[in-house]
Amino acid sequence: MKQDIKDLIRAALQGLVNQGQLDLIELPEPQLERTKDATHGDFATNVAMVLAKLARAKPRDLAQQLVDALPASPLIARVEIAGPGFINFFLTEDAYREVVPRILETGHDYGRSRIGAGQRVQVEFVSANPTGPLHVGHGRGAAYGSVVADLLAAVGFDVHREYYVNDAGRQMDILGTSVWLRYLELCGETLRFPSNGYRGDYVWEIAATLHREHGDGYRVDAETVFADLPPDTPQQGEPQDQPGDKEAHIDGLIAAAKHLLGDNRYRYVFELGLNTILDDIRADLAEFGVEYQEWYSERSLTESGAVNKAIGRLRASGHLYEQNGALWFRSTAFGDEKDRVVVRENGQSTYFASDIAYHADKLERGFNRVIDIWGADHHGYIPRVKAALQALGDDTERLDVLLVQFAILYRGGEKAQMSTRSGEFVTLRELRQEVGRDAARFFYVMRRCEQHLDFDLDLARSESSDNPVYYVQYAHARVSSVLRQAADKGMTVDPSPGTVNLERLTENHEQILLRTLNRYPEVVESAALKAEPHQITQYLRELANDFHTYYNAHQFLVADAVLRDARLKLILAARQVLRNGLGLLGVSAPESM
RNA sequence: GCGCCCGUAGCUCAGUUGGAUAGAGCAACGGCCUUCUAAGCCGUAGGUCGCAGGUUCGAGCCCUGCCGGGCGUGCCA
Repeated sequence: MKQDIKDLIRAALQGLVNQGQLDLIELPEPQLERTKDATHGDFATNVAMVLAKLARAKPRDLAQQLVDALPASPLIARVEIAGPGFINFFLTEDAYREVVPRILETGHDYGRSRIGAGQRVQVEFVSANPTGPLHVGHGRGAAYGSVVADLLAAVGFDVHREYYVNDAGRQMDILGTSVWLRYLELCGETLRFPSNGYRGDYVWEIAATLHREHGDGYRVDAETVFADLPPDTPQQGEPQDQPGDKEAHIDGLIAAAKHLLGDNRYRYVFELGLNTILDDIRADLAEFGVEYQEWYSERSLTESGAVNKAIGRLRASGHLYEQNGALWFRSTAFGDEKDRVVVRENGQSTYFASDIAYHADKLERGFNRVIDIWGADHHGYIPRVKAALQALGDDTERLDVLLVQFAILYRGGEKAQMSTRSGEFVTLRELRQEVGRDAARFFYVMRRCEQHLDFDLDLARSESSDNPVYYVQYAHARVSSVLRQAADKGMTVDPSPGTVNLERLTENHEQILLRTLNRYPEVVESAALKAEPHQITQYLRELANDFHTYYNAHQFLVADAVLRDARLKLILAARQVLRNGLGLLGVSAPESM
């Protein structure tokens, strides 16, 4: 509908150009917006004001010329010039009523479009290190990322959802070593668990699996393991006066594990930890309604030689240099704050090196657009990744990094804190168990992603209209309930298409509802292109409110069959849009509550 | 210190890329069930858009400088 009116404006502009009253080489895209105030009509454009200077005319005069040049349309009831030169469009009632048969005919597809057709987009999100279960911070990235991906798909993009698995690197070694140490404890060894080790219960569980399946097969004397290690930093309850280095300590433990177990056995423990946790993450996300097309292994980049290849390309183009035994990328040449190491003094390539190779690979795969969704704490990382891509001669315009701020949980007005290392954190799974998948998803995407999210657990769990999820779902269930009542009374809905009977929808509440239903495709498009799922939640609350208000003001199952049919068609359309919108969010639309 | 993000009603947040008189939801106060689900609806009250300049027909939105909060500033990932 919005597009139809834009076309009319374009035609009017073209008319003025043809008459020589306007000198334009190419027509501008007219800005058309929904009015905030009904006295300003339904849509308003400011083209006359924008073009006034160029046309050397007063805005209002130009507006009048445009209005005169406007082709006739059944959509438009009348047009007014207002204020400094706005052109206000008042739509006919038919224009609004027409949406009902359109919704009923297109059903699930109402709101979907093809504006992204032919374009491939990759969305990478969550990508949490498989060193422990997902926590509630990852949950927001999961909800946000999956909804953005689904929105893009809804407007026609070919979407590729991807999880980057950090299955290499030091953090994973720390996990493997943590598992092994817990296993040694289960074998009866007494040892001092390192400050930097992973302490969660899940580590014990993985260790127990190892112990159950292999008995003492991986056992080594604790004294041997801890012999000649650099001292750890003191932990609670230990004398604080002896300084230590927890990083050197854990690195020593990793080296000891590798040496004492040998390659094969070390690898086995490492893989057991990785796979157990990755399986858990996969299951967790699947239960949360998040599916991926691909789980991309970081290790595969090293094994395929992609990392070395990327480093080679950077070296060949003169962007690398050696210093202090390490290999550095001169990212400052591309606006980064400082240069970055790609190969460490010890010969190991850094996470950053993998990430250069990974992003180069993404662009090579030919996506028109690549979207990374990261936690906000990684924002400092953006300049160096873009710098590397620039250095490789890649088009950084194709890469968008969206940052998701933290979610802070509140329970009973108190903050519920989390920390992966201590093992005291709220997992995504726990959150789902507490508030349910629907509430969790809805709440996660309710706010703009760059806004800190205060997640009120009590509210998310409450079964009242204060809870926006229930409020919207209830509107959906309520329509279904009315239709059940109608069926019980033997009333049917006229299946004929078109706006038959709909001219009976004259009540103010009905006009408002029709207006809101009309707006839905624009909301989906905007939410998708701007990666702003909160526009959908916002819209659904409005639509639900329009419906509830209507429900309270008017009876649907009236004796007048024609009026009744019109009203049932209207609320049927409303239910369809509620269902479509909730579907985009991955939230269920219950038939009864 | 430097970089990025945020600052809008008592609270949580919108604000259609610079448009007309800044909007919701909670909380507060006052109403609405003999009715298709009161898990709902209506009304009242609530604002120096952090502060100060600037850009222009027009600024919550853009620019500059302050103030306040978050995050980052590893040869970790």
